Amino acid sequence: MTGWEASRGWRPSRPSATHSPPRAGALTAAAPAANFFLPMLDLKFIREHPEQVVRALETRGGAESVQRLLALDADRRRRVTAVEASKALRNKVSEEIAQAKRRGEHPSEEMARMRRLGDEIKALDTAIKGLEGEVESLLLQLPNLPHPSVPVGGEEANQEVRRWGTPRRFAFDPRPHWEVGERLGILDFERAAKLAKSRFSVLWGMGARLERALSQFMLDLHIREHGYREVWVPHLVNAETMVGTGQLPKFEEQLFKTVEPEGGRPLYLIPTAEVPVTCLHGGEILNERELPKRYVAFTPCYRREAGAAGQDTRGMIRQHQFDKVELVKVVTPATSYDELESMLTDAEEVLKRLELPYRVVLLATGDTGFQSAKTYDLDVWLPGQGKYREISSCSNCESFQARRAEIRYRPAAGGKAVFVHTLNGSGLAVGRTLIAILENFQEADGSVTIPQALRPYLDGLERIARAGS
RNA sequence: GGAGGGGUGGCCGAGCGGUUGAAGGCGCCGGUCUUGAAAACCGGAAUCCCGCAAGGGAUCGGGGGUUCAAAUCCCUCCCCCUCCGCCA
Repeated sequence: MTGWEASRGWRPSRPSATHSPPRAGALTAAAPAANFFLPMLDLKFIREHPEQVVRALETRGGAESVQRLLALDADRRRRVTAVEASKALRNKVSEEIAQAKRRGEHPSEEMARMRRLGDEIKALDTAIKGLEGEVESLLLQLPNLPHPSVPVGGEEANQEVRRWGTPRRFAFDPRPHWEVGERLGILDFERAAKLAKSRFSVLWGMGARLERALSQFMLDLHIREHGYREVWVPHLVNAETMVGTGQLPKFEEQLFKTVEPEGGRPLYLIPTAEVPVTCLHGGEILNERELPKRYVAFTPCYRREAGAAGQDTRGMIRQHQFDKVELVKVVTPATSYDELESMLTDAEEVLKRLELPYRVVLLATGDTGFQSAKTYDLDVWLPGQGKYREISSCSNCESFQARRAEIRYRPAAGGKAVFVHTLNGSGLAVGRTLIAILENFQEADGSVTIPQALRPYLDGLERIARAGS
């Protein structure tokens, strides 16, 4: 119990639910959801197809807890049946007592019996509540089930989908971005470490302007040409919000957390705008006519990078703080995979306009993030490193986050509310885009050419050179 | 920080401790009327859990308590709002 289950704010007290319609041959069946608590996978589905779930989770982790989950659930249901029989009796007798009293009688024997029964009920309810808590916490730790089109296996099973652009041929040895940036006087890691610690950076002059120009360029592209609506959101959010998108309870060690005096509820710095933007509609029932919703948000992202010690220690690749333009979609289940493809295209367009070579990779089950059913990574070419590096990740989370955050819609035809599907993708990570520009557009003299598409955002400037930057 | 007010169904909003799962309005779905639509009128619909089913249970911000019985009484926590003070 970490405290986030104490109060569920915007969440209905007893989350209701319906599930997403079945997708052909997929793992999510058309069974009604069994979520008397926050679900992530549909408990009823797990109960009815345990072997299928175990198989699906084998390369994703969590398969081991399925049996324990089912045992707890069976126990829970046994006790619920028992306690409900007692409650039915109590309700019946209470009604009889009420009638007797109206007749002027005082059925003290029944009243005493019901008092004893009430104690038994209380004990059983307590036990049930304990079991529910255990089931819930196990359920919250299970990752999403992969989509059937996702290759099974670890990182080595990832599939390259396509490449765009040809890595430039250099007449000299291309330098890594930290050298390019430091020589230009626009990147400063030493001072960042002085101010904070390692894995932070300071951008001077044209570096800072480039970061801002890139952000603006990306936002404008998505707003003006791709139909996204811009949102500005809190960078500190409460625990419920983090649970909603799946960061909590499992990945708390990756988050920066505030300490509030006198047991106040802590807030968490967002690791991505996906968190607040997706949860914008937490606890709401949307109208199908409002869907799909397409949002774009620019925010800084804060990550502890626990467990990444020694990786990418130089440069700006892996930072505790970085800017990102994030795309989020809230859609109906029927359209979510089409929306994933178009989101990917929207992200790719940023790289194309910036003339940065990249490849698209479909992640295998073991490499796909916790919340996601299917993820494409966009890897940009970094000549300074001689390899492709992740610059965007586009995921369809299906109903995983919708269940946790209680985001549903009412079908246009009327009827029960149904969980939406949520998607998110970087469009793009701004810091890494800046890196890519420094490395791909560096010249022999140490200057950096500015891609055409960006020049309008930099007063038409064509290159960044050392002087006075 | 000080002082008050409030959290009820998709939304707004009523609700003497027992026949209230919850009035009324809006919105929604179906129908009548209409060339069509609107208006008007009629009708329908909360959610989750257990159960093969019949049926039963639970839910009025969260948790606890009083009671034979709680949306209604008590305690506690969370959140929102208003006024004053401070302030980017």
